[in-house]
Amino acid sequence: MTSGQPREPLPRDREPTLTIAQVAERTGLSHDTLRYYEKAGLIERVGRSTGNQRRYQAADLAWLEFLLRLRGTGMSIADMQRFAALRAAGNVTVADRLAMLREHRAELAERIRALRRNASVLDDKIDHYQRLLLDEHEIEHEQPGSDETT
Amino acid sequence: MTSGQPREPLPRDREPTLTIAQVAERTGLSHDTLRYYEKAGLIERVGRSTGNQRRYQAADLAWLEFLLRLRGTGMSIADMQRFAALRAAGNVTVADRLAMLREHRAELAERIRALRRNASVLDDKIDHYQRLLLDEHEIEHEQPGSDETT
DNA sequence: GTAGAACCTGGAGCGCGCTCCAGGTCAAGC
DNA sequence: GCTTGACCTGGAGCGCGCTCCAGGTTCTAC
Repeated sequence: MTSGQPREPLPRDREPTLTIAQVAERTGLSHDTLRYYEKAGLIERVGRSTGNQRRYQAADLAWLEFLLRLRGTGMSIADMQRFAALRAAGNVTVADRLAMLREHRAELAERIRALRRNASVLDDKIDHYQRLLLDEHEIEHEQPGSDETT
Repeated sequence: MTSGQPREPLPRDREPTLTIAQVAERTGLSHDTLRYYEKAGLIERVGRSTGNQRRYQAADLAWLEFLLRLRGTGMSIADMQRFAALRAAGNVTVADRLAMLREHRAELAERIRALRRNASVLDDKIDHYQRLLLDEHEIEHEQPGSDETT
């Protein structure tokens, strides 16, 4: 124990593990969120130390990171639960998982399109305000106020 | 009153108005949400009939539709409140409003970029599952199960 | 052995953006 | 006058995704 990193006894056939604090730091999730995700079934029950403290393995971290990608595409907890349950059920659910991801991907594409449409309205409004400001400066306050609609 | 549309007496210098039901239908918002937006100050107090019922004008509808664009870009109610308050304060706030929209636009661009990054991880996973399924079919069930990581 | 930090559990609480409800008013048709 | 339905108000409630809390255990350093 010379480095600052607390480690398990490491019985040599077991890979090194991470504490909840380390996983929190690596993923950006809070301790509470990590425990919540486990309770919610998003991640399978994580291994424990002899004293019942969580010890995450590399696979747990990888899965968490994928969950974060799903969350980052706007997938709901409920859908992630469904996906996690399929995953836990083994390889026979690969087709189902593929279908879920494809559907989600399509929705995401649509959401991105909608965002871009709305963004362009935003751009128009920005242009409009810019022109208003320019005109205001050109005319150098003649008639302050009272032409408000936008 | 020959058509099914209930109208105000229409004193001729007043434009035609819309009931809350008509606005709900046009905007896709519920009656409750319309009232909530008004209570929250997102829209200024809408005109009323003699019987205290809301009568929306074209300008109200236009503003609502712009709000919906803002909402559609992920702007929070709190920010929309700020924006609406600036608007209500008149033309002197145009520069502030421009600044708000620009900042929001920048955040939106970043959010869209993040979505696309996450989407590409999703695409990779989809490819991965597709390949898994293909291999499975090629090999025609030899060793069902037990190579699960993804 | 002991202090203090890190961790555990179950459950309550919160901020957001609505949504619903109770109890009432108003307008139109019969 | 009566019924029906659209509308009104204030306020409670809800689903989501966490976040916080109390009370207890465990781990690490000294």
